[in-house]
Amino acid sequence: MATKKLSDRAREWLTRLQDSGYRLTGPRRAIVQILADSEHTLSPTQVFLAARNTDANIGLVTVYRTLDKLEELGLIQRVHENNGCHTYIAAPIGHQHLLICQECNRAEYFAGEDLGPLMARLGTERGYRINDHWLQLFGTCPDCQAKKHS
Amino acid sequence: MATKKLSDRAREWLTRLQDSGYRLTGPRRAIVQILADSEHTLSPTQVFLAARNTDANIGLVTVYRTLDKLEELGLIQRVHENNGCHTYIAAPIGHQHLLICQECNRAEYFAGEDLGPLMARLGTERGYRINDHWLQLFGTCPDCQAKKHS
DNA sequence: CTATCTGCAAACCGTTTGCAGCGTT
DNA sequence: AACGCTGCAAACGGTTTGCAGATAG
Repeated sequence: MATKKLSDRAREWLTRLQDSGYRLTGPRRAIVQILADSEHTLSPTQVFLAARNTDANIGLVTVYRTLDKLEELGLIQRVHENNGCHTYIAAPIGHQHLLICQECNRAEYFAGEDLGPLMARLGTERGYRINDHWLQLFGTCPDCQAKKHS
Repeated sequence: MATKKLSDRAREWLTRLQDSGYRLTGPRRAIVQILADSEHTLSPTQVFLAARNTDANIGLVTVYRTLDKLEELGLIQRVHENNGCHTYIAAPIGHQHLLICQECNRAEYFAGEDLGPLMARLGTERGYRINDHWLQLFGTCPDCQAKKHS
């Protein structure tokens, strides 16, 4: 197994896993490293394929199980794609929204507009108690715009 | 087959189907009526079960194929659920956002806050060209709040 | 040493496709 | 009468579960 230097975020996630009573294993290290350092949203299969580069006989099932744990600990976040499938990306610090490139799936967080007033208004107007909201912007990132003009 | 009075919206959808070169059949009438008159988001299976009440031997496959056509014509809209599945609801007039009850799946549209300034700001700050956005609010509708106190 | 974790295989569930017969136009 | 539509059955792809062996703690 290739021993590669871990990023700070990856190390932090591993600590969190361990502190939560989970064991640190080769496959988990590989999966954590991939997701902690990715700027792109990744599907379970993409994580699996990337992990195979580190650990040639990792199983897809292990990827699913590890994703569940990381999501449960709030370290990664599910991203919903237009086609109904979903992918994952490192969770933001605090409440932020996603800006996603439709060409390459690069994803960045941005500090949300304050949706408080909107939620308060709707709450009173329609009598809803609002628990959560979900804002995603879709576009083309600078790199992919450049690529299109080549 | 139970002959039931069609709502205005259902009738309009059927006309749109016919004008687009599709045939009007029993199963399609049933499916259109269910979706056109529903205040809740419905999964393909829910539509299927509801349609069976009208037409005892409708097939799930027909539901999928009809949903595709209605979506293609812009009459219904896909709604993404937290668990990765998706449901459908009548499409809004113009651009609006969804307010969804997490208890009963009732869904209402509301006129969106103007997200133009936010999109413009992000476009310049990060160099993205923004094509689309997606805002959904989740909460508890008045009826379900009342039910919880019983 | 023990309980957790792993990978494989098989089950599972929502969705799609192939096909022969039916029904709208 | 012709072609689109239907329902069935079977294929399909992503995800989950059962299990025996491997391994972290």
